[in-house]
Amino acid sequence: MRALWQEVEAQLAALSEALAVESSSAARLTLPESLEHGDLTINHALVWARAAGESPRELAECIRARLAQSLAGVEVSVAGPGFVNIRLCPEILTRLLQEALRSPTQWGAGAARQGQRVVVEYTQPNPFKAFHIGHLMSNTIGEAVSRIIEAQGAAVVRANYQGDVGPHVAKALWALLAFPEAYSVEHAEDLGKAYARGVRAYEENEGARRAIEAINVRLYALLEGEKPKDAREEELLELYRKGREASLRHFAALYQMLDTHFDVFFFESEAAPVGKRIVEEGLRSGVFEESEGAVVFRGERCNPPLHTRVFLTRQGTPTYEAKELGLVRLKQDRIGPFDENITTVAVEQESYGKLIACVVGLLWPELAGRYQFLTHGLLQLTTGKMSSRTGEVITGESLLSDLRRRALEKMEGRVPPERREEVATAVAVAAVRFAVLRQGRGKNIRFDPEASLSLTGDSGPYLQYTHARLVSLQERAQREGVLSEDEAQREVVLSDVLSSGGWWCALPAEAQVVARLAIRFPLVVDRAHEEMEPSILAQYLLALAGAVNRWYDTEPIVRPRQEETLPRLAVLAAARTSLARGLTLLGITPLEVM
RNA sequence: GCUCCCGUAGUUCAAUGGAUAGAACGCGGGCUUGCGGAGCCCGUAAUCCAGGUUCGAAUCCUGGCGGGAGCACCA
Repeated sequence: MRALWQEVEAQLAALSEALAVESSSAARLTLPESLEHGDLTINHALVWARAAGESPRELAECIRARLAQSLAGVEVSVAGPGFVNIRLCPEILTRLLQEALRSPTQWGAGAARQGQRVVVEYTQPNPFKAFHIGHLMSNTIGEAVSRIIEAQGAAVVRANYQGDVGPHVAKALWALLAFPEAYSVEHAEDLGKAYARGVRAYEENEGARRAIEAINVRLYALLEGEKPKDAREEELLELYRKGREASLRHFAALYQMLDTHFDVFFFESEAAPVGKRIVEEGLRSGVFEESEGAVVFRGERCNPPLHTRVFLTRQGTPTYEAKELGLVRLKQDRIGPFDENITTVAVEQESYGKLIACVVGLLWPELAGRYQFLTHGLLQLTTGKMSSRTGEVITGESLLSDLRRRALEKMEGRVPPERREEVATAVAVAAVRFAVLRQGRGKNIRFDPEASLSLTGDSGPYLQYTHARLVSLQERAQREGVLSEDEAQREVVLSDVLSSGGWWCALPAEAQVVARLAIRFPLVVDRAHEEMEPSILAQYLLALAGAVNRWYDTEPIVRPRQEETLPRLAVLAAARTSLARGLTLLGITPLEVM
């Protein structure tokens, strides 16, 4: 499909030269939403008409004639005000379906990033705070983006950066010290509560505020290797270590559930001293300057101008900004040279990200333009913004366990008992991930806890269910002896059937739609990558699944006669491959039973 | 106050300047001798307002109105 796409583009480029019209980004080769408009569509005649001094229809006819002559296996027609539509003929559809059947694990893989090394940083939960649904969202987007980039041939280094030092930690530690009987430092849940209590005390109580600030400053010093001054400081350090461990254990369990993993972990505690040094050096070289006792970066030096931000506080502690610079160096040291860095952040940190990217470009010219921040929308509850500061959070864990419970209820009698837990987890994760990925990346998500628990409609579980149905059909065909049990042989048989000719016309219209959508997959993968937009893939999968289910409910797919069944199974296998690969790229497990 | 983002069926979301604005949830009606009803079919219902650019605007521009975010020692 990519080859055809490139061929059409080359023809259009040649044509634009022949007609002496400027190439314009408005003139586009696209996948039409409705298959009535063909498999590929071209709007160039409409865009070029004015410059070429011809009517759109005439120009379209000219494009049609050229493409019809140079492309094999397609029908080209002019439609509407001047669109040129390309419709694939059975022989070319056959070839494309065979491609999907022959290398299902490579189906859709591209080469846009061949040989590149890309760092993707995402999730970023903070020890001593809850892993809330915002982290679930970051993980979902980061994991999908990582997989989409990998599918273009890059080696992706997954990075996670966690805030294990700073005022939030001091607040939690203060509460743990002040109310030792109320919280267990071994339990992640208690740590989140201790943090919320510390926040309240910090705001309401002058003494607590000073105590928390003191803890913060001392903790930085202790973590940089200073010896504890007394027994109280030893206790502080001990509590810190235990709490940090407990949080990280808790996060690791969640990652396993989410089918996500990280190649490198970075911590603010290690980035802080490095960042502080970088800022101090930068102060001498004139990148930073002093202002009101703090060390700041003047945002007006960036293009476009940005807000000035503090990098070192009056007390000399590094802010998040300084730590981020330390992180850049740690990445270079530990990961080695990379072609690009993509850090996912919520939109509320967009201007922060721009400032960091600007400073990084000044400090490390070789990274200019290659250290990027990818923003995603904010997760908002119907009642307003969610905040772990006030304790108003839905934790990732509680949401997933609620979803798991619902999934288990629906599985009665279908899934072997020993697989239910595993399947329920995959369904719960799919529900969350798809809810995030189906909409545009930059847009805020209105999170309705009640609705989010639903497993029906345009959802991850719906796609998994569709996939499971297809697998089940294939198994049935095997049980009835229509299809071989052996995977390799199966692929050869199905592929051969397509070569026999005449199979296409015997298919019902519903199956033809499925086939046409299935072979689009590689182009959809490309576009999702170019725009860093997983939702393009998500929307495509919904359309494909809809077509599959419509076919499924229209006529029997597995039939008594082998010569009727095999072509149907070939289309089905291609659809299943597209669905499975697409789900995998989104970080969702394609299930065989559910 | 300044900067940025967003206003599409009752609700949550799609739509690459292009063809009849597409789904899902909800609501109403239907689908048994069929491969998994977490499904399918039919119906219901929308581009915030006013100008402008364009052969063509939900999309671009200007001005309103409404919502959200950011703007110095938090992360």
